[in-house]
Amino acid sequence: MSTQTDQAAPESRIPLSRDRVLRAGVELADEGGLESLSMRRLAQQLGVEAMSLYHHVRNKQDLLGGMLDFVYSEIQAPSSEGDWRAAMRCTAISFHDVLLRHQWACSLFMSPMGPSPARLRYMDAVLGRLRSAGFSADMTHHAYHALDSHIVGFTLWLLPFLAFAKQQPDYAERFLQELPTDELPHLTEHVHVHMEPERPGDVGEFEFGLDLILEGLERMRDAGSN
Amino acid sequence: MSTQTDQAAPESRIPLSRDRVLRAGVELADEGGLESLSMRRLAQQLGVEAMSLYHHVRNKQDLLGGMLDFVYSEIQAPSSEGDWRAAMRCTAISFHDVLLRHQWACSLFMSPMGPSPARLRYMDAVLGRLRSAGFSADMTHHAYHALDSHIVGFTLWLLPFLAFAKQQPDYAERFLQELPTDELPHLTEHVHVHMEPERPGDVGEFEFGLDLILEGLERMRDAGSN
DNA sequence: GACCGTACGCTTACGGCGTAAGATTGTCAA
DNA sequence: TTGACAATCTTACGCCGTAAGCGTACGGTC
Repeated sequence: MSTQTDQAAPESRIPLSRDRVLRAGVELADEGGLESLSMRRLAQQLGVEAMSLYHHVRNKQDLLGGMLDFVYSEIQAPSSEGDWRAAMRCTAISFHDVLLRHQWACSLFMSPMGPSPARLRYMDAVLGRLRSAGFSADMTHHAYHALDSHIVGFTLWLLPFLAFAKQQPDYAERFLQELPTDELPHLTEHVHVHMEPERPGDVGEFEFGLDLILEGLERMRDAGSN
Repeated sequence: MSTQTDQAAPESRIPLSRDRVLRAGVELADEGGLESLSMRRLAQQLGVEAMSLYHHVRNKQDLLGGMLDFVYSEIQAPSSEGDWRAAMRCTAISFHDVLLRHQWACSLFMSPMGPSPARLRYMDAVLGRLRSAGFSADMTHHAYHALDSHIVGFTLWLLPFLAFAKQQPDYAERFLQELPTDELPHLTEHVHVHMEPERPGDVGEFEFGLDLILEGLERMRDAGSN
């Protein structure tokens, strides 16, 4: 009869699923940041009402946890062959890139959440690669924390400036003009260094600290203190 | 007459002020975290209605910015005398301690805010100390980022675990029991290392990475590459 | 075909949030 | 006493997360 048997809203035929909800959440947060991710808006994105999401996600915390897991799963695991430093460097840069792609993820690190499978897998892979490179259990433990701290810390530092620069390209110049140059001479110099055009072959700031740590670790390993 | 000239609600005689608002905000966030800091609750704490706060604070973002500035002002500036590594070590540890005292501050690093005077002063002091230790402008710039990344990154990593451990002391044991040991052997080992009692003379995880960076920097400076 | 449990989506409602707009009050100079 | 002005309070709006309960469509059993 007039009841639609076939043609009623064909796109809404795709049933909701946890995976679809998480993906839509990631997409929404990528575009507008975490503050634009509300249950209502996410539901709207999916052509659904807010409360329907709760059939696939325990609550908002669970949603965010799932999204963070998704992010971790995008990190490239360290290659088990070749130079350990090259492998770790690659993974660290991949992690950094992932965080730049999903900037909201950084603010989720702080809130305690249930264990995320992808995160545990990432950790085990990194720890394993360090062990196979000849580090003791103790040194591996320290090395892991040093590396992860740098990745997360550096990215966290970078993000606000990216946000500023995005909405106002001459942000640095403006900042310099307002800066009391005589009171804060070294900061003034620092900003100038930041404004220099990239020199060819210059490793970025991120890689600098990364290599510093990697070299230090290798030296400690070779010194054999253990 | 019967109107109270002197004795009416003596504690509410203290007028509100930006400083009092910020301090109360810090106190509230220290106790209950950022999520317990609402304008209404903060006002209640001060014996006042929410909207009154807006005479001393532009909006909530401004309040948080002021609180963060307060936090930065607690960091011990590097001593300009003696070994530069000792000075920077001291400042880094002080920064770390401050962040442990005001754990909510870490989640504010991400959101772009107007420049905070105390933060600029902190940066200038650190940069100046590095310059006076003989680093070039370029190296100083890199050194600063390496150090700050470690401080912030490491603390950010630590905080969720402190939160877990606080509300459940045997958290690590429980976690180990649920861990699929055969699938994640290195992570299992890692957790075991974490559970070892502190050995005497063992520098903590934070200091390990810190010293790694400081030594690496000194070596680069002495190599004179520049 | 009749029946029914289950899964999924919808509706309504509650208390809390940040804050815009305007009314009220306390303080002090003239 | 009066008037100004700033500090505070009141009210209201549109968001938020989510508890509770309702309607419906489907898959398996007789």
